[in-house]
Amino acid sequence: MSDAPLWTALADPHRRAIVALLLERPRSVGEIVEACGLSQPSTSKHLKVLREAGLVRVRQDAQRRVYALDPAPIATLDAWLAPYRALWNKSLDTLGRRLDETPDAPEPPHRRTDPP
Amino acid sequence: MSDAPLWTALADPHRRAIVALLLERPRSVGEIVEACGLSQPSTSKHLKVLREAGLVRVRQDAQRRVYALDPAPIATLDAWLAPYRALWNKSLDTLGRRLDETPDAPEPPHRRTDPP
DNA sequence: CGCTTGTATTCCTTGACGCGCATATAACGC
DNA sequence: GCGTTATATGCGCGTCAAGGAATACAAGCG
Repeated sequence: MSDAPLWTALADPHRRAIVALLLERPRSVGEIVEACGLSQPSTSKHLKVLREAGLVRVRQDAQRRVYALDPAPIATLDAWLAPYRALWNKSLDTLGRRLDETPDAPEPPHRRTDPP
Repeated sequence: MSDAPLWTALADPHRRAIVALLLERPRSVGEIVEACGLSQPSTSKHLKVLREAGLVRVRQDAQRRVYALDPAPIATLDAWLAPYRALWNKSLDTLGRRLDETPDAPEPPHRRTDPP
């Protein structure tokens, strides 16, 4: 499973906050420092973890480094989540549909787990 | 943000393996021990973390305790992922524009101001 | 050239986490 | 009741990651 750094990167709430910040728009390190209330070295270290996990990309603009989200790992997470979505569909069948249709694998039909 | 235990629970690869096992079918602790190769106390502790994160629920069957996935946190994860999925779709749409023109930071050569 | 701004990295300490061991608790069969 | 099976918990130890202070590196500006 090569997405281990992805999970460990998202395990930290500060890093999830950074990712949520970058979801709105790309930001420089200074903006992230001010928005998250962390120290600058801590922020840089968290950004390094996010960078090595492939979650963010950096663009150099003069002295500043502007970080932006990389959408690719989102697809990885979504792929991991896909099998569980089937379970959740089965459970919430009475609530109707949800707003997401991924034309992906053919829907595994009503598979009853026969208890041993 | 009450889904912090959810992320920390899924941060561990052993716990993700347990969750993947329970995706196939509910299993007792002994089955999980044998399948994951972990010791029984470690497995019980991981199951406790998963239980407190709401990821699994336990059904008592004689002396055995059969663990099964709870589909609710999957919906939580999916809800967290939803905004990023929008970004992912958007980036597929505007592929080849200004986002793509910077592959990465081209490694600048170790250049010093070297007066002759 | 210094100087200032912006960011990354290193050292160190502390706290949390995981594992193995032993033990406690609970339910079944006799 | 007793013993056995099945699971949970407490303890000690090693490891790893996060945070802070100081510092190093890089880029613009005077």
